[in-house]
Amino acid sequence: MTNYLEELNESQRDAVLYNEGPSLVIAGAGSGKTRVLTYKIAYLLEQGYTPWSILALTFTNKAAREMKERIARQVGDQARYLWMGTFHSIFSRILRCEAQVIGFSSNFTIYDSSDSKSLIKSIVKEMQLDDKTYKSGLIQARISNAKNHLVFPDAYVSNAELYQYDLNAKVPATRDIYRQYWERCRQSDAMDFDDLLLYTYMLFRDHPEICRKYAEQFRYVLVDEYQDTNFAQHSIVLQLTQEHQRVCVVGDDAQSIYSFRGANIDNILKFTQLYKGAKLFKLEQNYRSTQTIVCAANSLIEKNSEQIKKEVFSEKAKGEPIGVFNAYSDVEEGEIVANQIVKLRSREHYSYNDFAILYRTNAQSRIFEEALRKRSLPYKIYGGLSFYQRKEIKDVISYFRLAVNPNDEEAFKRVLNYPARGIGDTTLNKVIDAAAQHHVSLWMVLEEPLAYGLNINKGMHTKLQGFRELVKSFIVEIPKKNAYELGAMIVRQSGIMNEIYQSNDPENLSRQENIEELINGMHDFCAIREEEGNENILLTDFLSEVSLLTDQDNEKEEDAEKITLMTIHSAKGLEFKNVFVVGLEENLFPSALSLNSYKELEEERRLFYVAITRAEEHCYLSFAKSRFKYGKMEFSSPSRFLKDIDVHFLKLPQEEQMARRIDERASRFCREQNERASRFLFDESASQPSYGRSSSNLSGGQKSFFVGERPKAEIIRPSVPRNLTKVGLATVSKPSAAGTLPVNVLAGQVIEHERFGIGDVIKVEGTGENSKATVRFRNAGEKQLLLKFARFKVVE
DNA sequence: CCGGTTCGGATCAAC
DNA sequence: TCCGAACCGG
Repeated sequence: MTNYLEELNESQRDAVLYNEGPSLVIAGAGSGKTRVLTYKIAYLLEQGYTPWSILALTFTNKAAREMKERIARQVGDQARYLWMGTFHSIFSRILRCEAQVIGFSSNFTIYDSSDSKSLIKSIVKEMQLDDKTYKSGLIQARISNAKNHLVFPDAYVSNAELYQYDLNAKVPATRDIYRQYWERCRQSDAMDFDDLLLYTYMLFRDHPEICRKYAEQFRYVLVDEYQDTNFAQHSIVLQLTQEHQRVCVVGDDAQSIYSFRGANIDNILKFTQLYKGAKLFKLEQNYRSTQTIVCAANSLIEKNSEQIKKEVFSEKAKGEPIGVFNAYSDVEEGEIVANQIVKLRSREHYSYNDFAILYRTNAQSRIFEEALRKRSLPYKIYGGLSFYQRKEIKDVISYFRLAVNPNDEEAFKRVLNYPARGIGDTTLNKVIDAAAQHHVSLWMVLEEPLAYGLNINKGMHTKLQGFRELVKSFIVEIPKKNAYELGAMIVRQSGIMNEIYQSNDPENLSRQENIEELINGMHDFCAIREEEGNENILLTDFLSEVSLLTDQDNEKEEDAEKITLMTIHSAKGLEFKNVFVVGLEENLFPSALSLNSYKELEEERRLFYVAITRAEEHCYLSFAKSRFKYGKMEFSSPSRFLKDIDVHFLKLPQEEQMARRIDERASRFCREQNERASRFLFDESASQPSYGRSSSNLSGGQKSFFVGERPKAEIIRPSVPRNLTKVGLATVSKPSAAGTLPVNVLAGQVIEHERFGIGDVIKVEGTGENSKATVRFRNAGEKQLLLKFARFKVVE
């Protein structure tokens, strides 16, 4: 074991070295949680664990990727073989292997939430229910919540309590919709996000031999952000580890901010009861923030009732108090923040990268954009409409999906008449009816319209046949072409390319760019994998990867300095020297929707805690007295959370300060009264059915706030793995390493790789076509490169 | 069946 | 402000 243990403090070291049984690491904000996890994995590898016997689960792809890179720096290329990824991606991998056992094919589609929403919508329509009462978002939330609690359709139907709840909510048919939705997904060979968990659980539950197989393979299981696991995730971890008990979970109950998608804080609170003899480690030293920031955050989170006791402290400088800005309007709030950035930057020579503006909702970003643009300050926005949610991308991907799995109902509906080929709603509805009647997929009806009694005329038959042949012509190419080649072919032959390249109005232009970016991304996707020695990267492989990517997953390294704008949720796990938390107003933060239960309000407070603890040196809070909402000016009052922070750590505006001092005692009294009252009124969110923590995701699907043209600003979006080389749609050639001749490279040389950067060549094996180099990259760890594909140049 | 326009409704975070 | 469902004329 090496020197890196010396880089850890005592409690971190204890947590890394203890591997004899289950352990829970409570890691305060900025306390080196990732460091502990990476070192622990490195340590396990040194102790003789093989990489594929270690399972590490995270919440974002980004977290997994970063951790993998850090581990690779410690232990080299073997990091590549770790089972490290999000719950969803790891489980989808397992499910694709074992799909047959549970009645799916290994090419099953993953429905994103807009797919599920749309399916629910059509089911509601088919059942002739009123879609004003049965709102798709609401039903989706109910179903999702059930799945997160491992409630299968049968159990839902027979659960009196759930039925009563739905009855009270005037949606008694929810259980029928759930059942129907379940069947339709199966018919379509599709799983939604929640299914990836639910079916994994079911697989392990119903097939103990399979469960045992994985439990034995994963000799050690680690879970990051354990406070954000839901019951399903928690149960699967238990399935895998209850035999051998080699499990380590890491988290911070104070940073649990995802109960709206089923996260259950009890999982972490009760861990030590569930795993008898589990060791508890607490990481309490914050290495990120000034003492003032840490103390302010502590004083805030103290106001929450449920938490594991811990004392986070910092030994860094005391730092400046947290600045509070009081603006008259949302526009002025933007001005103030922008001015403060300019001021700070000139005073202390920060880079633009050192600034982040964090808000509760994406919609708030606009005002700040304008203020920053006015001063020519560079910025980047995370979030908004993700790349894969864009219409043109969803269209193209739907064709991909249909080729890989023609039973995919949502993909089918989406492209049956896009580009327009004269098959309208009337016909589609006939197909849907026939399919429902015979319990088959839409595609099966399309294959044998007569057998399923499809009542359409001759002309329509021909049109349907045309579509059928089109899709089939893609299907036959799947094994013959790689993902990139087939992707480019589909874009052209489906007619999408014609449609979009017809005119060059700005809207089409951006669509063209997006589609080209997708295709370029596919090119790189293939190239990278081929470089690493894999052959035949099929469309299937591409699809299974991209369906789980999100806005957070951009691989692109920023070269230019930019101010970061993002929601607090996306900021989790990040840190910045200077943080502005904006929009601290009642009904915005805390959100109006969180005010009906005590638990939700506490979650909002934890969210605020997360926001503040992102800051290393300076933290500012701001609010506006008026703000445009839905096109109307609305007045707002300062957030109650401002009063939760001990006034000693704040620098209030002058007049506020006076007022605050005077009535501090009075307000504390009021606050206590209010809290007592709200605890009483909303205790335990009594209206929820037994399994239900308040999930209240009434909206469900993603809404875009950023549609249309955005001036200049760079929107960070999920990478279709970024383009290294521009490959136009017109030039479809085999990416055989862009035709470069095998480069002669020798051990000891230094190379510069397009993606991995500078690295030392350690050894070269094989000859000609198959020669392979092992390279230790300075930033990307050790990699094996197949020279016939690798793109790099020799530096010295 | 198609494409354009109008109207009304939602209104949060995201794997 | 935004988006999508509903409506209507070709």
